[in-house]
Amino acid sequence: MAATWSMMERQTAQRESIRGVFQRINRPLSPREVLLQARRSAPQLGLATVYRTIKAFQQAGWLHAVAVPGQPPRYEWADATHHHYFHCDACDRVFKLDGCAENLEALAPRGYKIEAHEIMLIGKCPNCR
Amino acid sequence: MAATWSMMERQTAQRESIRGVFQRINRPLSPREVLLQARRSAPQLGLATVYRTIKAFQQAGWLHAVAVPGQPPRYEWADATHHHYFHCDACDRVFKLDGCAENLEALAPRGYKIEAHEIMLIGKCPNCR
DNA sequence: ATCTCTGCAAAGGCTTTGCACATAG
DNA sequence: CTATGTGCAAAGCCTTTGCAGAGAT
Repeated sequence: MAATWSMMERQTAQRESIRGVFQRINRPLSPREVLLQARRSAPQLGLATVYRTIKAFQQAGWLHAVAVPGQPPRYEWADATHHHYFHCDACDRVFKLDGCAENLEALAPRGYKIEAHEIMLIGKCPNCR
Repeated sequence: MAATWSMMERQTAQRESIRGVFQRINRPLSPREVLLQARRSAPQLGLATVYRTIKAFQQAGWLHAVAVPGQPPRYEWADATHHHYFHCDACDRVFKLDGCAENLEALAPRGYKIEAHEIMLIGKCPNCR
């Protein structure tokens, strides 16, 4: 009963490998990062398959897209908990944060119907500060 | 003494036109939207010039990039006030919001140095709800 | 055996860049 | 007059798609 399950009828080594990468590395990844990591267990994996698999996982509700201004989107495994992100402007990595800000509804004027929200903090991560 | 003023030594009709579009239409615009609007006062304006001008304005600190997941970035004139955005998932437009959430520092664990933050609300705008 | 999935390569969008001409200063 | 800015077209990413062969069931 997940969203659009239609395009995921078979279990393959490539999909397992890609799923494993997302579950092992717990932060938003670019398609290229996914390819490099997943090739360690599926050496001749192609980039097109990574894109197709990301899209399928996304439509199944298993992956979540994270936008970074001026860059291709990253994707992360959609666990149950709601959270936000930190973008390090030095090393360019995106980290997942715990917790969620409150009172965001107050930001929208009357007439706007809020269905979701995203927060991105920007700065220096512990490695780069 | 603005940021990288280096690439903006001359005033031209194209730049004036592009600047006018951003200042007149007070929400984040895609390069294509900018081209279409700016051509009303600079008819044979080219897309490459729009991109070059956006980049130059951005480096001068006059434009701010707004990311939308899975889409090319939009740009808006950077006025003095800090604010956030609302993305209508029906008509796909991005609107500027007034006000700013508090307590966002609490989201980042120790060790992360926060320099800025962005908030995007998602839902239906008054026209689409 | 069948129908989905994959890899490769070609095609598509968006953005950048090279170059000769236009033009602000 | 000179160096910057512009338009056009070509080139560069990133992403998607067509197709024939591989592989799951």
